[in-house]
Amino acid sequence: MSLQESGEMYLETILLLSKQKNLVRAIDVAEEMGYSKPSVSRALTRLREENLILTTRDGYIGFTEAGRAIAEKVYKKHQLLTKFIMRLGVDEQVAEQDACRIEHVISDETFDAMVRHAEKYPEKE
Amino acid sequence: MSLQESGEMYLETILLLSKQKNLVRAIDVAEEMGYSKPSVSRALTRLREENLILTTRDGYIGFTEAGRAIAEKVYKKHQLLTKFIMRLGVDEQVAEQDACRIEHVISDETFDAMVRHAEKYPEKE
DNA sequence: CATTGTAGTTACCCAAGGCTAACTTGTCAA
DNA sequence: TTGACAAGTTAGCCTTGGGTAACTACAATG
Repeated sequence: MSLQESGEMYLETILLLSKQKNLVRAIDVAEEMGYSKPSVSRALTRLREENLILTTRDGYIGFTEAGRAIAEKVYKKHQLLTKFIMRLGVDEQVAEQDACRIEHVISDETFDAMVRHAEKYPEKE
Repeated sequence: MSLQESGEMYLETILLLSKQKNLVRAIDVAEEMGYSKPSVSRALTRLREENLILTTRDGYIGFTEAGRAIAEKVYKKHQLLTKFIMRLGVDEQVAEQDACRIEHVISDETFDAMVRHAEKYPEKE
């Protein structure tokens, strides 16, 4: 069973929050994503069942190795896509939004090709 | 109620088939997309309710103006995205697949920026 | 020690969008 | 004229992924 877009978004959000807060709970995820607690609770249960996250008895969320790998890959896609789109002359906010949707559907091949392109034509600062 | 990815795919497929066959029926759509007849039937009902397509008594599918506009926009996105991705060095088949997913989530702003980019740096043939 | 607030879960609802089974309808050929 | 196939629809199932209401559990405060 391959991970859905929704699952990727949860993992990415957890990673994002863990960069800011160190300890991440379900409620933080709910606030960040604007979802209800039960929705987040169920989503986390699914991620736990797929061995992508762990939760401690006192409610803190951690990644498994597989989960962290996915979260970091999606996060990288997000960052590169945002930069890539902005370099086309698109406003940062719109670029972010598009990146956030494209990151879940782009293939590794295309993403890698974008990475190579970015290396070949580095940003003039 | 804004159109979902699924609805866009149906419209795009109908447009594609109408370029090949002149007269398009539900069964053609089902075969092209690999979906069952009932799934297609219901999807077409929804598109009819949203005034995006028309169907004649004898089962032929036609666009309304609004439906045609959407179909053509998605189709254009598909074509440009495919070329764009191929120019990054990606294989045609993979580029097609990615284009087909990205076309439904990319904003008009980013798409327009890609169009401008393509005009500025035309293909060396 | 009781109350209040916070976090999480359980139970249930809903829409979207696939599916199969089974029905209707119409055409065509034996 | 009947039988068979082809196209479409109806009914009902499943999963995903949102939602609310209401419960539990725990901690902190008056």
